[in-house]
Amino acid sequence: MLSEKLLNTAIDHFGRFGFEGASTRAIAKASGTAMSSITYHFGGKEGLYLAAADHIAACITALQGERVAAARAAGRASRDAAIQGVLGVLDGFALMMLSAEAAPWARFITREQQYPTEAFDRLYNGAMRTLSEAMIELVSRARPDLPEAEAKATTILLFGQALVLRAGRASVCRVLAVERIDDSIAALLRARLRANALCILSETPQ
Amino acid sequence: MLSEKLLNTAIDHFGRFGFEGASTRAIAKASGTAMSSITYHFGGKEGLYLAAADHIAACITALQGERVAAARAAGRASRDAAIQGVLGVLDGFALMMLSAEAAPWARFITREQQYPTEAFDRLYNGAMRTLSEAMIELVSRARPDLPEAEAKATTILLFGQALVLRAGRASVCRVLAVERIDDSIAALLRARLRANALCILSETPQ
DNA sequence: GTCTATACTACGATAGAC
DNA sequence: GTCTATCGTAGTATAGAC
Repeated sequence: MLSEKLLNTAIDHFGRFGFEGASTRAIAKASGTAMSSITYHFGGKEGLYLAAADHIAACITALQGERVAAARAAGRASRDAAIQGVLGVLDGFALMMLSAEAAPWARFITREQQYPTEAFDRLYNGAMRTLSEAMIELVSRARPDLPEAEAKATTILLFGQALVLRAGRASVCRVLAVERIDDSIAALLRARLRANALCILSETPQ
Repeated sequence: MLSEKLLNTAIDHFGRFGFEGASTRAIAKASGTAMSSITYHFGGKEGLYLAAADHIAACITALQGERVAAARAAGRASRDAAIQGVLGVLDGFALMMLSAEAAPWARFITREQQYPTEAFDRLYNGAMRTLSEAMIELVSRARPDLPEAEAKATTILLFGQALVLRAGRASVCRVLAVERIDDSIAALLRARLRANALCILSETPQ
């Protein structure tokens, strides 16, 4: 599929160089086609950019959607189920942050987080919204003592622990004194994240 | 100071548009000078980029250095002092992530985290290294039950909770349903971060 | 030190062949 | 649907005036 190839190359280039820095010529060449194919398929550079955002949202939903929906439903049973649900969703998110497949998506999204454009709306509504809403519900059930705003803040901070694994990747590698995060280091980080989250969620109000 | 003005404009433009996307013409114009001043002062676009990284590192050190050194020294006294030290350093870091002043630095650094260049070495050695080393020492004292690798992982995850406040800013605003993070929301987030960190650090091994 | 002028390359968009 | 050719614009670098 030519347009699929163009989309994946576009995500990579936009993530690397930003919207202005990326070149449609280079994207087309790396996809093995001519620049005017982009005009034909997507209407231009901006159309390609927005289509790339939609594609990322679809990929994330395909990867996380089922797990999140299941955890959300199961979490309604009990506080303990909610805690397990948070741990499961968070671990799925951490796995995505650790995977090489998701690296280009993360670079694209990270840029949009700084200066959101229409592409961020598509990312948020297409993928992030269900993820965050499920997490907020689960956290609220796990910590019924927290007011809504505090539960939302806790959700954000929990995601932050997973986010750093991608958004701060170079620093993570420096701190751990490794070239790349292999399976054993990933397991260690995930276990720590799980322990931290469990500790935060199971804290009982005094 | 003309070269100072150029540096600050450069940090902003490189952070917004990336190295390739930023234009030396635009940077010069926004600084009220001609493009060839960049050649004169910094040798070219790349020299300006590296100088911008050095400038950011110096600014961060000026902002955090004293507090971090004090916390590190005080933390050697007792486990409790170490815990308080971590909370203090983390709060200082969170404040930086929340401040508008540091936003351009964060955008610049976030880009470097994804594809580190020589500029990342300068950022890490110039500012991040002392910060992370101090935190690892403090966390190790606060949680003497943790092996070194686990203490490092915990440090990373603790920083992640503060990092998300900048690196995931657009999502944070969406989740909290606000346009911008005002003082009261910032206070809430910092308090939650403090509570989470305290809970993680004061956990006693079973 | 800071400017203008210029050389050269690469950009996105578009028209038109096939 | 995919290509080549071309247009106007904007990029960096550099030389030389002041």
